[in-house]
Amino acid sequence: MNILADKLSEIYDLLLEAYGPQHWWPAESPLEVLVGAVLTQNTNWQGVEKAMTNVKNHNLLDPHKLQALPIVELAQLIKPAGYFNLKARRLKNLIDFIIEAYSGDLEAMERAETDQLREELLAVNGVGPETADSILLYALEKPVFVVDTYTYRVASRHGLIGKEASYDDLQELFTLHLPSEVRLFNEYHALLVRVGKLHCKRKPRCQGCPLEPLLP
DNA sequence: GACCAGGCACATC
DNA sequence: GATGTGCATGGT
Repeated sequence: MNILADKLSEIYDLLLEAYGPQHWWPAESPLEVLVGAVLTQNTNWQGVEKAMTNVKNHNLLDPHKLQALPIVELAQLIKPAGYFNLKARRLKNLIDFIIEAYSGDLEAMERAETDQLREELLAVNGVGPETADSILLYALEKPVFVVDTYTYRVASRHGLIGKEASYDDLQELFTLHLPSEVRLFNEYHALLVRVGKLHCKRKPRCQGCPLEPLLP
């Protein structure tokens, strides 16, 4: 038997029962997920949606159109997502990469070997572990567990990891003790974000949390 | 007006 | 290697 596997499974079941399927990622295409993954860095989703709407309304959700667009103009379009100058540059870096390495063909990226692709993504300036893993899981449907601040808070609150745990430590916790299924990883991360937003903040509000019965 | 939000790179010690 | 800081809008 495996204590951690049981615990993770129990957490998942409680969250799914409480909240139901989250239907992530809220996007219509892999490219939209990819763009959204950069836009959502340390930012609430509402701003990302506004920024995304601007990009779509200008009919720019296309790798080659985005690449041709001057960075200052891209920055203006994505303003509602915050850090717009920074994110415009990061988006440009990412778009340049997918065009140079995969001819802007996301289906070609899907066929790439996961570990190598992850390394390539991480080599893009502006793409860190969470952004890379979000792209791999939610855009390209690779079985990669996405870690974020909420994952950290929930896992830490429930004694699954120590305060000093790294991104890789946390990712390993889930990947080693859960079946490697895209569907499961997708839903689990989304549920962790949901419960994190509602309860597991810096000052946790554990009353009424679906995971309250499991608290140490 | 303070605090927060689905990070990341870079400077400095 | 650890720790601190800039990036910025918009909602609560």
